[in-house]
Amino acid sequence: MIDAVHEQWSIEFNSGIPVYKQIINHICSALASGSLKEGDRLPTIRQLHEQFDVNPNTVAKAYRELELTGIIATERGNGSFIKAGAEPERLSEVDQREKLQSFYRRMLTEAAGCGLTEDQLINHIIERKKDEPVH
Amino acid sequence: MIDAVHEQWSIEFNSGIPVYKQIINHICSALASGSLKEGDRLPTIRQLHEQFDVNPNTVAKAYRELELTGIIATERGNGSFIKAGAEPERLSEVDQREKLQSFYRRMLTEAAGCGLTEDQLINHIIERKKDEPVH
Amino acid sequence: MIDAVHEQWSIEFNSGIPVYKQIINHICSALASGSLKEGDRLPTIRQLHEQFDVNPNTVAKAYRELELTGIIATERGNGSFIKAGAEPERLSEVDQREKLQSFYRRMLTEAAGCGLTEDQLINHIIERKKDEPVH
Amino acid sequence: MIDAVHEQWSIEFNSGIPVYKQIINHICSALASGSLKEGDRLPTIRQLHEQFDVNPNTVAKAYRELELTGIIATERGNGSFIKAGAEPERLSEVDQREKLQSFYRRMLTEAAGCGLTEDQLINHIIERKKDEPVH
DNA sequence: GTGGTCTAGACCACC
DNA sequence: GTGGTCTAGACCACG
Repeated sequence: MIDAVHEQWSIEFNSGIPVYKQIINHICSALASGSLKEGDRLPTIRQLHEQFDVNPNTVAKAYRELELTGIIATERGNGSFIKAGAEPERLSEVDQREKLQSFYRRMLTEAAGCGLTEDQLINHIIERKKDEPVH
Repeated sequence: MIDAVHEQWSIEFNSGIPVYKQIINHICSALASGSLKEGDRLPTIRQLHEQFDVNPNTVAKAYRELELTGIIATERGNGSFIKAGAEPERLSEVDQREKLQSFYRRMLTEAAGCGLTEDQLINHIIERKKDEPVH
Repeated sequence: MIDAVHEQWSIEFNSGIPVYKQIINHICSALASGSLKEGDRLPTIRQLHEQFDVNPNTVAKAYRELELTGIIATERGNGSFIKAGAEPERLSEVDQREKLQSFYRRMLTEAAGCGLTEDQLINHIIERKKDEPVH
Repeated sequence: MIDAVHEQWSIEFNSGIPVYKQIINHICSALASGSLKEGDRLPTIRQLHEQFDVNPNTVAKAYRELELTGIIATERGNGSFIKAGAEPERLSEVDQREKLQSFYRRMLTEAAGCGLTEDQLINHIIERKKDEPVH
């Protein structure tokens, strides 16, 4: 069953990252990793609403943006699908580094606010990697 | 010079984390790391305003929250100070793991939204660590 | 109609007591008197803004402080509610006496500044009490 | 010793009433009650500063305003004195009622914020009156 | 110089 | 519609 792709997604309210953007991220991520491909059917708004307790309007907003950027196509009364030729965003090497930098720095700042050090962060990441080498 | 503690702080606009919360994080972090101690004077609202080009009200909001939560004490017309007995938030092992999980997951999701993989993230973090082994 | 609780509140500008603190006082008072209970919805920021001609930001500041002190909980896009377990501040006998002393002394001093005597104050209070024996 | 008039004054920081206005109030009050009369010498700025831990500038501001309104006269290097013909502010009956109303309402609101009722306030005032019938 | 309060108005996320 | 964040700018009290 194709809809299973979203079963390990997580939505964090109060994370600062808009919920609708988290949904977009998850879909783009699935696209990049290959778990979603051209023509695949996305979970319906109702499904996401029920699974993550996200307001349907918020899901709709995510899908609307994805449609505007040409990633998905919505067929009325039939659901939404990954568009033919949809490509996950490609960043230049430089932009990638910058993004990574930015993400990491943010994580550090937030962690620091809770009294967590960079070493603790790194240890956690490494251990996590060891625990789930497959997946 | 005591005021120097904030000279390496950084504020990221558009990071999703409210600016005022970033300021709070920086202060809590400094408290946890020991670079700020009981009785130390914080940078004035206007200093932070000028240094980071943040609106004074935004800084004031951060300081107000810190005061309400018992971390700092404000003396009218005289500045703000780390309160006697102010304790950096102490998390249990479990809560720490949870926080770390949450931060990391968030970073992953966002990175994925840009087409960046977990491996890229980890590589970036490791390299960064190698580049600045000290400090 | 639940929202009616705030219909007899009054805000005095130029009283020396910050407007946002007056709002907090009114809510704490309603909590203590029982006219607001766990789970009750507070008037929205915009309602108070319109009713008292107070800037929405000022109302928001009051609500924010109430949230930080654990009295109310705010649901984004949905309003603010009295938190489960919210307790009106309980003062010891001694502290009560002290507070009452302090309030009264303050009133006396101010009255005196206008040439009003303690007797005039007391008479006024007693007459007021006689006029509105109920409610 | 004339300077004794201010020995029972009290200054409340954080009461919302500006400190300099509290000083003014005390002096006007003393004038109304007769404990200060034409030609009497006021406590020096330094005295008030030391006794109440009020910044000298703040005392100076109070005296400056009193001078502007014609209540006191300052002789350089010699101190400040109640001016000949100085009269405590006289309010019309109506204004008096209004002031009293306003003071009382404020006291009620503040007390309510601490969970204190009007009855408690009234009882406190009555008891206080009984305890110190003289003075 | 310090912080505190308030206003006005903008934009955003969420219901 | 709800609250959240931020800016800009004013005025005040206090040191």
